Amino acid sequence: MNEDNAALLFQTLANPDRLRIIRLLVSAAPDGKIAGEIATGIGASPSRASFHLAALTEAGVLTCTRQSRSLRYTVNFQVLGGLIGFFLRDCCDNNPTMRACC
Amino acid sequence: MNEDNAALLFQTLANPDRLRIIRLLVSAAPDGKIAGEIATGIGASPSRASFHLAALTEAGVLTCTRQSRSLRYTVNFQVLGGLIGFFLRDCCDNNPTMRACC
DNA sequence: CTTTAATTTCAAGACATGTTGAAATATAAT
DNA sequence: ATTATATTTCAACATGTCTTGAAATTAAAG
Repeated sequence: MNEDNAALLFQTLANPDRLRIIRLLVSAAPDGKIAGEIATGIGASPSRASFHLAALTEAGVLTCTRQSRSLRYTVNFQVLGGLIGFFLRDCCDNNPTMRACC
Repeated sequence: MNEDNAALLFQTLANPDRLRIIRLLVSAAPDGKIAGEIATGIGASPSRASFHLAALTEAGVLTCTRQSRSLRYTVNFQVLGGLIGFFLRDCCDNNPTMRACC
């Protein structure tokens, strides 16, 4: 993880739909959900959900596996944890005031 | 803090120059640094640094105070901590794998 | 009051991102 | 084979972001 990776990941998270997708998949971990359920769950059209799912998957935040006709998405905690860890340690130098947040 | 606030803050952090600004100001906390030092410190032109400093300040990540001819910027740990806390708790439901990152 | 210094603001251009709905693809069922 | 289901892909459009360099602003000094 470096500044460029982290910036790209932050960019990927910088959208309300995507944060809702993450919340939904976290609550459904470790099984995840299929695309249609996710679209319904966040109140977005299939194509809009697909766009955001693709961005999150491309960034490594989600993993996608086909299950018959459906595509099942799961969240990768390691990637998200890696980003937060980088930010707290490398950008914020383990500042105590920051660490009080978690 | 809600999804929209968090998305805007992530957007604000989604840039290598801005992450370097944060790192610089964290290492200079609590005094902070003046704009010219920051521009030099991250290797950006004054106007480019000013653009990013304005974005971070607008988002509440930095505070700016005039000091004679210079503008001094300091980092607001509470805002950054609020974002990380929201993400860990509200988006990631305090997932243990996530919390292992910090 | 003129000049110097520190910084921001502005306009222009290039590029990236998100939304929409229609069409295409992939898989399964009849 | 044909049809239905799940999902993605595409094109078009609108909007937002970043960079650059020149001009404007603010404050201090001579």
